[in-house]
Amino acid sequence: MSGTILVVEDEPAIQELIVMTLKRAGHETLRAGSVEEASKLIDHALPDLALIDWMLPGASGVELTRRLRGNPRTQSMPIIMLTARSDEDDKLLGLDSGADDYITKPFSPKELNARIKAVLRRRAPEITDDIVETNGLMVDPATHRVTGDGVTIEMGPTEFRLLHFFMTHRERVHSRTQLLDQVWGDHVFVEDRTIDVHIRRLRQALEASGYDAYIQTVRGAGYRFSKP
Amino acid sequence: MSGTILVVEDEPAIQELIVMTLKRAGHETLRAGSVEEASKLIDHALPDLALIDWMLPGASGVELTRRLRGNPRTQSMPIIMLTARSDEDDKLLGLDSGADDYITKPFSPKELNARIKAVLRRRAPEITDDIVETNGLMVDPATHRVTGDGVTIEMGPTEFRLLHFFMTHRERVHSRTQLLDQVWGDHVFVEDRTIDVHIRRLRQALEASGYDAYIQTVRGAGYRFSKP
DNA sequence: CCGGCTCGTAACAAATATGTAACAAAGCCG
DNA sequence: CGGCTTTGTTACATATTTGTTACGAGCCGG
Repeated sequence: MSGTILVVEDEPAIQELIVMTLKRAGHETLRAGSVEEASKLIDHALPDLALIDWMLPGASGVELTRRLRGNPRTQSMPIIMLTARSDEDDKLLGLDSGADDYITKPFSPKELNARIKAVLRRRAPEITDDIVETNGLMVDPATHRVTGDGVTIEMGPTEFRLLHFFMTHRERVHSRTQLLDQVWGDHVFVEDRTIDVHIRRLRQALEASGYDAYIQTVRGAGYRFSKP
Repeated sequence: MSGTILVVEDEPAIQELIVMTLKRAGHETLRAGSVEEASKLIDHALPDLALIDWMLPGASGVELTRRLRGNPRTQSMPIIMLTARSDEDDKLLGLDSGADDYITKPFSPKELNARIKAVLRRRAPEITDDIVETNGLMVDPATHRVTGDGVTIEMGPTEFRLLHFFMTHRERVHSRTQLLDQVWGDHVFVEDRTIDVHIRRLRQALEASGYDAYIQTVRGAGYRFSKP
């Protein structure tokens, strides 16, 4: 669970502290010390979330929030407001201005991370978890279960994802590279041959129920899921 | 307000439209193009509601409805009938066959959602929560008491809430993060691993009555409550 | 029939995830 | 104010998964 986070904070010490906290939690960071700087950064990169200090030199954080909300490109970017004041009015103003959440300084790294996690989670795209079925072979993402003619089939997480992908993309041949992108993720670096091993493990798991022949090798091209 | 809805519709375009509408409303879906397919799906999963087209290849929708009503497992499942005909006779027949409601095509997504909501709401009381029971394991929110085959089981408040959540959301896998949100609350900041400890404590409490195996670990995904 | 590839498999070591126990802080109650 | 329970955290033990590699079998064009 990582993402790029824009930190808009004019106080260097606090900015540093925040950035450190975020990095430790596995996030990438973009720093800005003012509204202008932030705007410029956003022209070239689109963060997954913005952490904006309430008090900023020049235009205030509220102003920046309004701007972000006004721009179609950044309209739906989650925003968390940082405020030193704790009176209710400010909080409400921050929320009204379009922020998704606010944190009152001083705050602990733990709290910061939790809020970020919560906000990102709220925006997380709904994963489709419809049950997929083919000839008695059933994959249910909601219960994380695979059954062959009603009998539970055990397999590791990777094999599960692999099978799910195959079953939602049947008949087509998928190259090893494609499978890596789709099942492992764009960013991960693993050998192509690793796929073969997982294919083997998946086949082995399906073997007991007799569904192993559904995963076919297409020499020189990749693998395909389809009725034998 | 979510639930799994079985869509039985042979016309692909209409099926797709319906599924889209349902998804947008936050429901999970199961698709079937015929009575046979629907029957097979129901053998392995129990939807919260069924949307059945009147005209289907092979056995008709009315026939499917009768079957569902005849099976104890699906006896009380709400059913909404989709019909292209608008004459009164058909409507009455549909209702007589055991459907809870009927919708005449063409229908708007809004209407579909409204009807579904209405039907589900009618059934809601049983979900809302009074005493929850599974195979002799009983959780009573009113008295805050858990019994296994009649014998009281002692546990801490957190374990109680955890168990209650599990029992009202069986079968599904819940990630540690989801559990934190649902059982602890959005705003609480605790480590993910804390869940494991409470799971352990809950299992330990249930152990004496032999219900500990109901809480299953799904490696890489989270925990699930279901019959062993 | 001979290389040259591609794929299937098994074995292995490292990385991860989960189970458990112990501990200290925070609550709770009489 | 003590005792007692509940909680969250951590460290360590186990268990499982994952990625790599090495080797051999099968396929194919020449």
